[in-house]
Amino acid sequence: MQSNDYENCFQIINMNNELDIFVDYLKQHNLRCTPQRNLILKIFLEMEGHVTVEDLHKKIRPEDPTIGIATLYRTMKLLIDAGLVEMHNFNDKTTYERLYMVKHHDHLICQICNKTVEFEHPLIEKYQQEVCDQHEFDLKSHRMELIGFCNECKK
Amino acid sequence: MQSNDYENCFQIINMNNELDIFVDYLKQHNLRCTPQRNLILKIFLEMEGHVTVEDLHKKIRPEDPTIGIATLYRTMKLLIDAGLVEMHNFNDKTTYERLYMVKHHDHLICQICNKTVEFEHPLIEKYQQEVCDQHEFDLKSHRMELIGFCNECKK
DNA sequence: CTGCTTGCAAAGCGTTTGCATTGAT
DNA sequence: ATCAATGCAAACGCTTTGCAAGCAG
Repeated sequence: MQSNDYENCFQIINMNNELDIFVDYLKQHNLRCTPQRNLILKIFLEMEGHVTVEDLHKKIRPEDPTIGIATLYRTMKLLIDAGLVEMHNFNDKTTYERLYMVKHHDHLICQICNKTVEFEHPLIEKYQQEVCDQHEFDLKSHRMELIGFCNECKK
Repeated sequence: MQSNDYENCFQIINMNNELDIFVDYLKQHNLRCTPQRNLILKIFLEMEGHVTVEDLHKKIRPEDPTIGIATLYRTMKLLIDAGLVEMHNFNDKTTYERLYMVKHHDHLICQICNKTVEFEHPLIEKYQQEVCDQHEFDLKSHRMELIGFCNECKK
């Protein structure tokens, strides 16, 4: 089965989790594996949904109060480059979202309370590809946000 | 015919173009119709696609060098509230796009040259509505961006 | 050792705000 | 004569950068 081959491949080169991928990415680019970088990834993975640098900073402070904001920004950029994290600009603040081994999804966003619901719809994806083909675009990723009032706020 | 009624309605209350709508919006909200506001709208309508405040400022300077950035931001906000303009946050800079009497569309964005192509796909819109119904969301608007390499850059 | 990484502080940047003045109604 | 709107400059908040000191390899 194809999915088995895929899993085996990951096991052989020991790339079956985010930390391994990150360490590998760092090696490939002659970057250093530091305790700060590892801690940031560890804490980030413990958080869910859309994480701001501020959130991350608060959550990391107890474990290492010396980590500076700049390091957070720099490390999040590395995680994006490593393909592990996706950046969003829904509102004023940038948020980061876990990407690896997580199904791709889109977002429903409530205009009033900012609640976000994640969803996916295979047919929408199919038509997206169709549009790209028409325009000779190589589709790399997409972002879809449906904006409105959630069932609480529309009352 | 319904579309005729619609057009007549616009003609009667003199709301058949953006300036009329803006003037009306201002009146309804006890705001003042100033030469700056009119000029900003006029220049904005002469521009195409996604306009930044910086673009607007450059284009306006020859006609009125005294207009300040703050007034541009303040006026663009009014135009959004009046339903004439839509704001985007694709990249770092905010862009503004004409909304009124323009068909809704989504965007193909080239990751390399930042070129954007506009498109629309009725079936995608249909499935969006379906997703919202499932989640009991009142859909007000949406934003879809397909990100990849355009036919030039993928070479 | 080498030179990447860090934390700090300062700078950068787009955007917003306070305020005295101007101007539309 | 009002009171909103303007232009300016300063403030703002998030993000980036320069730098000397610190560390991974």
